[in-house]
Amino acid sequence: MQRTSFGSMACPIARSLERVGEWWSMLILRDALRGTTRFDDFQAGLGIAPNMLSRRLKALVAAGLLEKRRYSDRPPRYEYVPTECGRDFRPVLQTLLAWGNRHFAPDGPRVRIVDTETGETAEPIVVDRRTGRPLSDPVFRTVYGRPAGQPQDGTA
Amino acid sequence: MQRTSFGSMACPIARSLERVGEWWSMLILRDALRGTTRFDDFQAGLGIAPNMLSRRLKALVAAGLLEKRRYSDRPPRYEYVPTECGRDFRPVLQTLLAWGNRHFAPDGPRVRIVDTETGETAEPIVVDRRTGRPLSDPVFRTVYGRPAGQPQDGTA
DNA sequence: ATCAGTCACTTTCATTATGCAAGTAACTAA
DNA sequence: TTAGTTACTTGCATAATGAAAGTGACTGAT
Repeated sequence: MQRTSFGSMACPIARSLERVGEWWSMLILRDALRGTTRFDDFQAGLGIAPNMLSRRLKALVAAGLLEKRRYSDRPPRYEYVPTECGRDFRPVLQTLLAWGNRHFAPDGPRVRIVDTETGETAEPIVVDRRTGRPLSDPVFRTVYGRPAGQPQDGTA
Repeated sequence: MQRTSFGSMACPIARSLERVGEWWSMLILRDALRGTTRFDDFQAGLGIAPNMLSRRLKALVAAGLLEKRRYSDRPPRYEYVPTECGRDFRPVLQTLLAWGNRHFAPDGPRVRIVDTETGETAEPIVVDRRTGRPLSDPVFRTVYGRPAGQPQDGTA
């Protein structure tokens, strides 16, 4: 009666959720990517109980999203900084933010992504990097299995 | 000792997670957006216990992401189809898929988003719709508070 | 008419996870 | 000496998750 693990599923979405799918994890990551590094700052910013924060930070460190660094020896003090993997998570939070603003902010968004040069509010959409084509286009489909005739490793 | 609710937080990410942040919810949504509509098909595809599926479907319907429709009167049979809000969730799953492929698919991706016209594998990135600029650019920042001069409910 | 089969669930109950309150440890500064 | 800061851990109650089994409303074949 353990919680079902998504880690062994072939789907990359399931594997992602194995790392960040627990209650609080994404919000901790959100703050970490905003610049929060200290235990007490996470705690104050999130209103999370210290035991929960401790557990989640451990899990995020174990999953390779955060790195625990000692920034003081006497007294021993630690900080949590996003790894490259953790920083790569930003797009997920950006689309989640856009979705929340569109559907769950009846009085208009209270949080926005802004171009600090022009002051304009950005509207995040997902496109294909090469072609620039929006992935909302129905020509884009999710397919299962590797590209035919291409042995796994050195391939695209 | 209830689970902390994110629904009353101002952050749109938190509000989003209130709806889809539970174990299984996003995977159910993933299948629903792939075309799965029937209870037993969700169950078989996910390997989820029927009681959990029942709870999650109820929650997703209550959150406005799925619509429960009777497709047969005798016997009474139901199907679950994504609402507009549910369909708008696709970009989140696309970025989550891309992140999973980048970091948790050591032998290369087993699931890809493909342009069915060219057969090319898409590489999802998030850009600003108007300017086309990648939101990974550091000029984009998350800011709190509404745009100046637009009072909606008195809060600044 | 009986029986197997399908579909969409619900009920029961054990195991996990979550969360509040409180406590601990190692310091620094007054 | 006392208070304050930082970074946690422990204890324990409540809530969520999950496997197994059961229910209800049918259809279709013998």
